[in-house]
Amino acid sequence: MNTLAEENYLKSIYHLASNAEMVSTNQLAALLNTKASSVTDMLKKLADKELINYTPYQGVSLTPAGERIAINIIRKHRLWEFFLVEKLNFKWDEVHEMAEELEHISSTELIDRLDKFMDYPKYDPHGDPIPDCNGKFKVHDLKPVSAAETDTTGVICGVRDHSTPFLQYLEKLGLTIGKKIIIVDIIEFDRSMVLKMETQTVQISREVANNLLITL
Amino acid sequence: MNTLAEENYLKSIYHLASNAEMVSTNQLAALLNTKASSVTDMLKKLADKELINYTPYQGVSLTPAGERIAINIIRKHRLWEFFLVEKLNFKWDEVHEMAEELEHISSTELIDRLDKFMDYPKYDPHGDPIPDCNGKFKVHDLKPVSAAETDTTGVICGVRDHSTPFLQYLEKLGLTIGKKIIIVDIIEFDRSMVLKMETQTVQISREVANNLLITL
DNA sequence: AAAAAAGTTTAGGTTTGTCTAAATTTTTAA
DNA sequence: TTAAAAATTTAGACAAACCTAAACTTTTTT
Repeated sequence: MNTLAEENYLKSIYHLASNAEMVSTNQLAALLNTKASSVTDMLKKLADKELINYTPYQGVSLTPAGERIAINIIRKHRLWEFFLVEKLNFKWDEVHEMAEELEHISSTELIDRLDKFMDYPKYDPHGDPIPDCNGKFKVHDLKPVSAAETDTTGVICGVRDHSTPFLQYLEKLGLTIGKKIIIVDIIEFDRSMVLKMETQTVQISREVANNLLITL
Repeated sequence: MNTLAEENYLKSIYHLASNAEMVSTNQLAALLNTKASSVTDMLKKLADKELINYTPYQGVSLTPAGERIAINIIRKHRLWEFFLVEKLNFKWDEVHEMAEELEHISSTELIDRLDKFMDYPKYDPHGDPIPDCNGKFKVHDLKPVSAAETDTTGVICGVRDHSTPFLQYLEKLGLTIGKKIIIVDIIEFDRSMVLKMETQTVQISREVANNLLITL
């Protein structure tokens, strides 16, 4: 088995790799709230275990074995988040910290039964896909609201920013997962956007529109 | 907050203290699968934090602060065990290891909501009492089957041995929590006991009778 | 009440994961 | 294309939690 620290590194590498192919030492240090030198130490250890491909000064990527572990941790994280929201009635902005701990509970049997208990959910409370017990999942084709034109209709299916303040703000506006919106206006001046929903109309900044994801 | 190791020491001291007032270094070393010298190190640390009363060579006891922490860990352990059995359909002999990990999840809010979700259970799957959110619980007055006389009627309410083989054996005999039994015979020769249940009659050794707890 | 045995602590090390400071490599810019 | 800046690695330390071996207390036995 792997240590808690190792699991967190693998998970972080996986997340960072979704943007750029290669992940740098400093990126990891920033995400993990640690120093570059500590990251280097751990990268050597993970490379020894053949969980990452590491060339000094050139960055890292996950090996298939490393990716399997990373996806499994993400599966656990998202299933626990789903549990916390759907069964224990937490709000979507309250669950991240708890899931960061719960994702390291080791039993595979436990997580598979939890999955079944909740009837195999496909997406977590933030719209992120939940890998199945074989690590398979499909990312649905999302784009930021900011990329849509006037009169476009879409359904909110995810967020780019997972921070508590952002999630609370969206909650307050009623912009939650599954809501249908129509872009009724884009303000030239600051490119803020006016969205029409079932029962109300709200205006959001470019910044918010960039971090709110919809399917068309 | 306390480390995982500290929590496990406090929990172990609590459990051992239920038999003898004072807990010895060697008892702890045995229960925690570690060496006496390691125990001594940790005892100094816990004494510094004022979680235990420690006099070198004389053993330890918990301070009120230490007991509070220990009871909270036990509360979490037993609530998670209840969850695993009642919601995820694990058997009573399968849940200990998982609960050993889950008991260290830190959120109080999480455990209180889990408690509510399960409707505030009073006893875990092995019949042990679950402390409430204030750390209060009542031990019901149990005695081993071996202490009962012929023709006594009782209800199985707990076990003294929590090991997997013992629990599996009881399960196989149908001797599970809540079952009503009548002691119909005690064999002179080896003091084994014949128990009559709803639909069957079983015979158990003195050893088993010693570890099976009933209320009268 | 000594001597032996059992239990406990101290001294000195190890591993994991972190750190700071210095050295090295790569990238950027003049 | 070389000098400066940025990124990364190495060297040497540290805290937590464990270890072995040796020393010290307490208890038991004779």
